[in-house]
Amino acid sequence: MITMTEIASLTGVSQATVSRVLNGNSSVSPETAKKVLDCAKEHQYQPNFIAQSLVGNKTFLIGLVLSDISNPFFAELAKAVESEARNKKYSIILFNTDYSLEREESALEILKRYRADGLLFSPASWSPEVVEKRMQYDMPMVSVTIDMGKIDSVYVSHFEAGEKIARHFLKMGYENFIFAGGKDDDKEKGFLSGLSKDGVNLDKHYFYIDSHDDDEMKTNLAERVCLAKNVGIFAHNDIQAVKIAEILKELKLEIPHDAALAGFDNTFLAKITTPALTSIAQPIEEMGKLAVERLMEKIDGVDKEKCVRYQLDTRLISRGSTIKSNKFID
Amino acid sequence: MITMTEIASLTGVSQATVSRVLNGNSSVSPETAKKVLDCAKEHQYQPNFIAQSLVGNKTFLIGLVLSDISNPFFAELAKAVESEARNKKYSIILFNTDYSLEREESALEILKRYRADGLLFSPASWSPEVVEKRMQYDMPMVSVTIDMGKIDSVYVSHFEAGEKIARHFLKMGYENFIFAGGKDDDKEKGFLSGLSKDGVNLDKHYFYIDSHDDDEMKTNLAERVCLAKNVGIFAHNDIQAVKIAEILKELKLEIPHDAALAGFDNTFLAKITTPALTSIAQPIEEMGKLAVERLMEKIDGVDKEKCVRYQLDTRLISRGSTIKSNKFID
DNA sequence: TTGTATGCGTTATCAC
DNA sequence: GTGATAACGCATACAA
Repeated sequence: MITMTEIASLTGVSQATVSRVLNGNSSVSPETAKKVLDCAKEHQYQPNFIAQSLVGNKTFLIGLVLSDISNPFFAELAKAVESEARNKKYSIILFNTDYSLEREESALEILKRYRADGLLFSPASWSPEVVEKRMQYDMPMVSVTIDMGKIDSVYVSHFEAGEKIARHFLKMGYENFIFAGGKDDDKEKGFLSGLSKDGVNLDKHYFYIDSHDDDEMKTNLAERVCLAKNVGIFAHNDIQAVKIAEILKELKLEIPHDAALAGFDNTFLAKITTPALTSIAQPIEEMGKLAVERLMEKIDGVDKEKCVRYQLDTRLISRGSTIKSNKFID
Repeated sequence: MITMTEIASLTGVSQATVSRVLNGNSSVSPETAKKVLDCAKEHQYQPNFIAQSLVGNKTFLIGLVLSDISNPFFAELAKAVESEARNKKYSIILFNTDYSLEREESALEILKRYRADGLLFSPASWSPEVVEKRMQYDMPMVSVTIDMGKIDSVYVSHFEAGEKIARHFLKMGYENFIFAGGKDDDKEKGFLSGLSKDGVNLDKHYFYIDSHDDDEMKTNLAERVCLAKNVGIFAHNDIQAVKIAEILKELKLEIPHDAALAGFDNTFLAKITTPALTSIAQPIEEMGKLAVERLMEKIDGVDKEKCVRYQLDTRLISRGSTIKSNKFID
């Protein structure tokens, strides 16, 4: 890997001149320019970003810290982010946290060491303490998928999504309800709110299943779905929904006849299952693009003090998994 | 972000001493050590990897250049690679090429500029010219998923996979065959070889569909499947297979009755479709891990001149999409 | 237009 | 045990 200094000695000019030629900002005589350019091309000169970063205090690196890249939702998000970042001449350092706060923090530390210009992340936690901690983290950052309140965020309302599913279930005539997910999920809160508004007696007709334990999930599902008929199950994401669909199949329970099922994210998974899965669509590409754009702004110091929060719209995509009569299946 | 020099002036020692304390290799007096350590902790000192890279000629960055992160196969591969790299103290710069050679080369150029220590990639092309070009690219690298011959590779035999599907189709009694994929795919060659071995008249009973054009694919499928009965379709990956399944559904053709369908990769997609999809499983995690390990070796100069090629085993996972009698569905 | 000199934050090689 | 000092590859202010 040839350096400017080497090109300088090869062409008999100073390193400063080489720098000027290669960056093309300052003025140089056509002859020396040509000489230098030729030499650079001949030896396939590649600027050293590391050295440039050191002097320029800018790495053109942004961290992308995601909960689970193997989840198609995040994979598609990563794709959108990579594409948009590339357009803006930034490169991406990728971290997968497996929803672990510890791994998230380790990733942030590493990014700090690399002096990344910014951070895009799907937070593992958004408790007040964590938000406070992240705000101490001195780096432009944008939360994707979750509203972190005092931190710039691009997200959809999970609460609203929960309400939408609740309304849909009620409209379809379901009378018992299950939410399968984590405990601090706004989707559950919205789901409950939606059910309550309609006067559903939650104590009797609602059941929460912690989705972290597969065995427990199976037991609970078997019990609940067999016990109460006319059940609508809301899973916190499509992957979870697909898992539940498998369990129901094992239990010889039919969707939507024995239990309706709805997911979240509207990944392509939702389209390919049988019956197709009702889900809440997030505008993934738009989220990725907006998040990168806002991050670039922050990096460039635009409205640096402001905390910009974009809440994007979700759409209920109803499919066969919640619609009993075949004629309504899209 | 505090620097060593700043800590030095704060504690009244030289920057060199701060470096010694923080790296803990050379000997320093306990008192100065404590002084420096306290100061570093108080100001949350974070070593500057960029500066370290510049002097050390090592970035601990490796490029991960993938064809399509939104494909669950690559997403899972990325997950495995990230995890393994993290264990080894390396971080990952991610690029998505969308199967474009141009984008691949642009990614490689950028990685060169960042002075990445190594490269892991799923090649967009493995023609002799491209292989030759990559060999000029002066950076430790390992090809994943594809055998690049003169370049270190971790892969499965696509040829063999094609043969396996052919044998499976023949065993199941199919008599007409379609391959849907790209033109330079060893899977097709293996598929043809497998069919030929059994004496299938390829001119009459084999048809190739270019999977790049969705419309053309639909037309061809409609024509071929309706024309010839007892058809076995082999798609170059699960995503493609799922697309074909959708098309067949639109055409009111039933799987496997009107046409059998097999995919490749055995991603979780294969399990969740109805009927479940017969596919060829690649050991994704092992591939990712092995690739990282070999790359680390190359970076460390172990068998640097050697070209190590790991061919891993595939497994045929037969499911309902190719098995007509229900009792055989797993 | 061009060259010299300095600094970015480290590590490492010297001396003392 | 500790402090100068020189690199690493580059950008840039200052001179010439």
